[in-house]
Amino acid sequence: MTEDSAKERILCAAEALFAESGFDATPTSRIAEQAGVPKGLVHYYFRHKADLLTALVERLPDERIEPSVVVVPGDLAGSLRRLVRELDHRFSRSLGLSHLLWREADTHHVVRDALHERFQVLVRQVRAVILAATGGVLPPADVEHASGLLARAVSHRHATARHSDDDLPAEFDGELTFIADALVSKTAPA
Amino acid sequence: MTEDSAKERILCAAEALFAESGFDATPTSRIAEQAGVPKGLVHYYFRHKADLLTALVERLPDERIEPSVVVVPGDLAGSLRRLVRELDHRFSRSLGLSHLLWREADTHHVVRDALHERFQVLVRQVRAVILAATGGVLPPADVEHASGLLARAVSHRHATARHSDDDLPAEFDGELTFIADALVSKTAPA
Amino acid sequence: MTEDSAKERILCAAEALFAESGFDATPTSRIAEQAGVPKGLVHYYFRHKADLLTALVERLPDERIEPSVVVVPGDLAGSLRRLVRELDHRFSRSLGLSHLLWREADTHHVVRDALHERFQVLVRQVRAVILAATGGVLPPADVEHASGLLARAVSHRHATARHSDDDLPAEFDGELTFIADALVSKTAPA
Amino acid sequence: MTEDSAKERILCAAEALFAESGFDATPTSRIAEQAGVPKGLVHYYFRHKADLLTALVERLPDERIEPSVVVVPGDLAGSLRRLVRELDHRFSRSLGLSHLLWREADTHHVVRDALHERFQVLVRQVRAVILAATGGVLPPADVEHASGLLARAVSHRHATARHSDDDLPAEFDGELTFIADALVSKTAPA
DNA sequence: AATGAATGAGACTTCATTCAT
DNA sequence: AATGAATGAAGTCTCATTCAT
Repeated sequence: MTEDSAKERILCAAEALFAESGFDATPTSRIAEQAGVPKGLVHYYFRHKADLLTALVERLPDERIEPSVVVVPGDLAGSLRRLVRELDHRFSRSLGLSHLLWREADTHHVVRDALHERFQVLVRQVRAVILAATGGVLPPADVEHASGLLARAVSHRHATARHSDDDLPAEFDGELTFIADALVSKTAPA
Repeated sequence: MTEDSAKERILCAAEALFAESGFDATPTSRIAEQAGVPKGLVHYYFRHKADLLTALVERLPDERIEPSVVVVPGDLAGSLRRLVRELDHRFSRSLGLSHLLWREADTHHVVRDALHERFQVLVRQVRAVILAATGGVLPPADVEHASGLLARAVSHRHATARHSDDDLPAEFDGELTFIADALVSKTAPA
Repeated sequence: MTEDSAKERILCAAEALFAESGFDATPTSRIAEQAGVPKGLVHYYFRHKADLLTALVERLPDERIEPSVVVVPGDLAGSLRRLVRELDHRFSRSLGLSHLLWREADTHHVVRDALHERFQVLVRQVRAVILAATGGVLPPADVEHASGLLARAVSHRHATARHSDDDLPAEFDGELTFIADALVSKTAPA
Repeated sequence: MTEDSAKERILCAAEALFAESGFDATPTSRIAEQAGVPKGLVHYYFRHKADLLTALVERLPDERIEPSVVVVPGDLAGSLRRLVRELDHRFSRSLGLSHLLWREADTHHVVRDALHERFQVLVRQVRAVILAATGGVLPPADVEHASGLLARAVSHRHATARHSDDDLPAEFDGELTFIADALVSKTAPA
């Protein structure tokens, strides 16, 4: 990890600093300093400062999670809980970047697009887990709404919280269970 | 609106520009220009640029809504829908400010605090409406979770969307209904 | 002393602040604040900031000391010592102003002139004391040189030291005695 | 002098302008202008304006003079006269700086310290010359006092006068001789 | 006579970017 | 390929001074 290429180190430094102080408030010189590279090198690799942002966004880690990893058929709440935990885990590795997405979405359309797409991926992921955990017995509209709700909740949490790797807060876990129960109750009445 | 005091015009200009380009990317000179006042006046009223942010936050409109205005006892989904619509309405008047809150929360603790408090108010408001619409027959924990979920969803929507005053998008309306139904189903089984 | 006129309070504040931070580094607004008067009043009495300096210089306390007050005929060293002590005493009441003179002499000719005249007064005073203490028996040239030397020493001390009212430092007292002795030895040989 | 490095030219310009108008009253822009460099370069080399002062102080020429250069054993007055002349000579090359020291000593402790140390060096130098010119036959206390007096006189003169390289003014020469004579008379009586 | 809101020039400083090497 | 000196535009903020009241 210490032997990363200079370019890689620059990107890491940029990610950390942008997340900490924001894009505008971070001088390229400080990026160079933190990356341990000469100042000129930053602009050698990324002529314009905004190019750093673009590169960072393109480097976004894939947050796609194979449903089978977290799903236990018949246990919807548990499956969703494991999904969220896994997402949290991946997320925590790029916590900085996520903050960044929220901050700069308004002014850099590259970022805006990435943020939007990320949310879509999140929704699809939740849906996939719901389907895999419940079979196909639920009304599609309900699956849709539940997915949207949970995705929003997760996204909101990530945007707000600076939570580290600690476990799910009870409050959030309750909300998650609420959704799972609601869905399950739709299938039971029969 | 043209006859506002200079100070007021400065705040409005700041709000609009901060929302459009972000705090850091907005020079005080552009604020002065847009407000139609000399550059010095901005710093006469707000010595530091950050004081503009503070003033803006303190000026945040009160988003407290009297439950009785939107509640129809027995119609939970409708009551929540009316609440959200009312919130959207008030929100749209300070849409710029809301974007601002999300953007600058990481770096300005005044903003961070305001954002957090705002969310708490939102949760309480949703809860109050749920209680008023359903009587006291629901399990408190479920009320709590439902309130949290809906508040998150609303907040997320406001943070993300640049929605104008148009009606609730079907998707969101579906999520809202999903929550209402889930709650109501908890009361029925008895 | 609390019931001074506003104009007087402004001058006192200016003197203190100029001495502490220098002329350029002292905003007129801080002078007003320290004087407890509205900002406009400072410029009402002194249209230009430099006018404060002029007024301050014109207000310089008279440092002329009646020789008879300190002289004991036949005791030159003692007479000079008492003179210096008296000068120190008066000086300490306007310590700020004196610093000011040294600082701003280069750029404000009013100040330069005042400083120069002050030194001349000092020389004459020392000479008067020497003459009164020794009768007229000393060679005029020696009186001249001794006066010049002691005046320089006193002036240098005032310019350098932030001494409060404490007694003469031994070092300086030695120098003073050295001069007195030297003079007296010129008279004795006869 | 035209081929000096940019950094050197900046320092020279700063020295000249600070001496002429004072530190506070000299804009960095004027320094750049006089040095013939772009405004940015001044802050490239000296991030803060005060750093110029520090650099200037550190660049102070060494004023230590080898006693043997000016001393003629047995000729105290002549030796001192040559010492002062030599000091004047070295001084005139940094006359501006000396003014500066006096002016800014109150507000910049770097300067204050430099000024103080300079005076100590001066005292030691005078003492060394006295000792070398008279052998060791004088009472140490008298040597001390004479050194202090002459150092003060020299220092005062440098602080006050804008003298160029012209010869010692008669007045000052008289004072110097007065001291020398006084000292010598202490050795003779035996 | 007195006030304090208002002004605008200009100070210091930062920084993305260029360029010669 | 890599560097870091150099640039100048632009930003924030201060302040003496004016002026209407």
